[in-house]
Amino acid sequence: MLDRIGDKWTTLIVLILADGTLRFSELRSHMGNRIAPKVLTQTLRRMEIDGLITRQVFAEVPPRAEYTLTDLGLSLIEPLAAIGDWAEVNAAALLAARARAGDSSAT
Amino acid sequence: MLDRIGDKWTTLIVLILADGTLRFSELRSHMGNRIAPKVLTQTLRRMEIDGLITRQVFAEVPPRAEYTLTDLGLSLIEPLAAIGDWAEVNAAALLAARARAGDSSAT
DNA sequence: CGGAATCCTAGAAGATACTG
DNA sequence: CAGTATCTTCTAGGATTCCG
Repeated sequence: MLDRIGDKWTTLIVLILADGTLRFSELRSHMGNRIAPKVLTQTLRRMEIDGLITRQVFAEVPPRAEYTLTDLGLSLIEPLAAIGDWAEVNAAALLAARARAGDSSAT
Repeated sequence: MLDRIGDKWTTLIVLILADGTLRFSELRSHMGNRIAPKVLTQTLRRMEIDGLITRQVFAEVPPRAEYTLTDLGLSLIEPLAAIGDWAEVNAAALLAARARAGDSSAT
């Protein structure tokens, strides 16, 4: 299952939806539109299958689709946020480590 | 950085090394030998570059190499374990969700 | 023992264009 | 608006073999 969490976007989507239900394009803009619609759809489908989110489609014009975290999805917020915090706190350390690794000329 | 955590083995390795320094083959057997040596090496190298582990090689015969978590690596244990727990606790729910998704014939 | 070298596959991710 | 379709690229991961 960790592989699911590990894919590039799932974690981000969970954290974004943590603030509440969003529609497809809202979700996408919250991600800076850096994700291709196909990839977003794909990711959302996987998350739906895994029971992390629910997808509610409205038969309207213009069409509307809303994505909401399930209880299972909600329960993921905490541990995921913990890692997010870790990454944030240690961002500098990581960059330093990588720089060091690429720089063998230690004086 | 989350992508690094997301790869298939890094999380597992951190949690295994949490119990203490291990050598290449020990590490591998702790993973049930389910990982190809190439992949293990590759993963360990990435982790080294990211400053999560240190690699100490002994110029002996037979050769020995020991892997130890750095402070940075140690700091990852908690949040990673949190996700591990989550996955364990919700394993059943996940399977159920997937089964449901593949089975539209709800009676 | 601890890797490195080689070859291969699956699938995630991205760009672009199109449709109900 | 919310996708789908198609094509392409990239690389993690895997199996096997060989070497110091």
